[in-house]
Amino acid sequence: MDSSLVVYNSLNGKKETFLPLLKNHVGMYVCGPTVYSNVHLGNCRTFISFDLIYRYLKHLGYKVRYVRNITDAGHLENDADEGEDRIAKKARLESIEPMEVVQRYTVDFRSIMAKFNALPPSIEPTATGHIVEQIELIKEIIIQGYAYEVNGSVYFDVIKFNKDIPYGKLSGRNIDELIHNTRSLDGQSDKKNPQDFALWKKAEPVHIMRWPSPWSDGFPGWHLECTAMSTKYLGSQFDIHGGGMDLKFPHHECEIAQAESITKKAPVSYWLHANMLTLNGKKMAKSTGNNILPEEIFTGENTLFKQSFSPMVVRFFILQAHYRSIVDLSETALIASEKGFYRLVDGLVKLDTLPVSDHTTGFDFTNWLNKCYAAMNDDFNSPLLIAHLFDAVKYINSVHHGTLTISSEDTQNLQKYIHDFFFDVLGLEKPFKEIPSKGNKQLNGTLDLLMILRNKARENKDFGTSDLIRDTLNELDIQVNDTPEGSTFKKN
RNA sequence: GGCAUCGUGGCCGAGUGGCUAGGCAGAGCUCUGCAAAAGCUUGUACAGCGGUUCGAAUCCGCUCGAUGCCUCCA
Repeated sequence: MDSSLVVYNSLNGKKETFLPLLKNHVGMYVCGPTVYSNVHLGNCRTFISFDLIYRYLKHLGYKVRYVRNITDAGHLENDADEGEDRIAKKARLESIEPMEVVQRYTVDFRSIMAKFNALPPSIEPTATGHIVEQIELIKEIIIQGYAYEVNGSVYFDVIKFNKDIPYGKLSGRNIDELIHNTRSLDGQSDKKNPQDFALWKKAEPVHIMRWPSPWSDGFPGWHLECTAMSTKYLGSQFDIHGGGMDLKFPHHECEIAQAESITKKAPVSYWLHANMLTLNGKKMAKSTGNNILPEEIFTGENTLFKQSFSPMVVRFFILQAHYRSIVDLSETALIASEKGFYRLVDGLVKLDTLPVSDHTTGFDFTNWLNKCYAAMNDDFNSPLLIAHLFDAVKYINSVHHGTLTISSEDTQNLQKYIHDFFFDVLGLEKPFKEIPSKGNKQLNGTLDLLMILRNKARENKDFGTSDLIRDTLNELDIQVNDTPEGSTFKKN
């Protein structure tokens, strides 16, 4: 199965058969978050997309080393405080130690990703933990002749690099266009050309985060950290590099230039980019108020939506769109996903209690399974896989309803693969704990008693009482359903 | 202005030359004390204009629109 996996490579805009450099092993690097504030929801979309990819590669049997960095050295901020590090700025505003900011938001990030049931990467390196590696890389690039020092800062010479190796392969830009179209907000720069980018920046006296280097006390350039950490843990050439679409240029373009300036070889086989997430049809931005934090969606404490949505519903919603499509978050879309998600989960639960027959009617398991794998093998088409899961749920419901039948063998097949796809590949979890649960004897007993009393009332045609019990439980998010076999309840 | 990714029904969202996407919402029926859930049936579509083709939602061109990047925000 695995040899038929096809991925869309941003490098050439084509779908290519996935062939890892080393058989059965995959090296994957994804640009992680900058931990200077709460994790951005769009960021979560990217990481959920690559969590899906990570999970599916593992499901296919690959041994995957998944590296996702934590950017804790901050980026230069292009506002009034030219040249100042984002994290240093935030720290000064709040009068605390920079690494305290880093710690707070790293914990926040990990906690949110855990709620989304994203698997932790194999290695989660920090930029500040790899200053030495970054300095060594700069030395190499200088030796190769593609970087120059000015006043304690070191810049990558894009024009010179482009004469030897084409620059702009990934983003489809060429240097001449860049030169003509770069907006001029210079004046303060030491750069030879506006296209050049910093490998090392000398720190101003007010700058808190600083490290010694051969050129000055300063801090590394943003693009360099990813090259340093991907090279260290995955080698100078590896299989997959991922990130958000917005990082294509300049960040990933610069990573390619840095690596190629040293090795003269393409560092990455497959560049994968997740598309943006919009909110109510517009870009998410704090300045316009069109912004929401993941936690605010989970708790319902926000002004945009009337109700709260669980992390699993949001994850499911995101996976219902292809990772390369723009996905638009809205209340109506989330409500639709929530209902669909519960339908899927109910089907999963029903699958364990289906009546078994001699033969299967109305369902071709092998055909269904092939379609599921075909969907995922076609550039991780999770929305199509989910559509196939809904087909299976429809079939399960028909068996439950008695219009179709399932054999014992197909019951086991379906149980295995639906579980594999739902839990392992899509990384979903059941949104509620079934009652009765072991730990709550009093609640179990009480609910059982209520069911007995309600059934008695119904037998006596005392529907006032039975409806009172049902309505009251419904208000407590305990749903009561009457079936031919008796009443059942579940907690949402 | 340049580069990139897109534009599918009431909403979300797959599909890339001929063959049902799927979910949510809507309509009718069955089941039900009534609901809920489920089953059966069912309508609405490919931004616009032109071209290629026996045939275009799908390929090509133009127009309009959206989103991202071009300024170290995933």
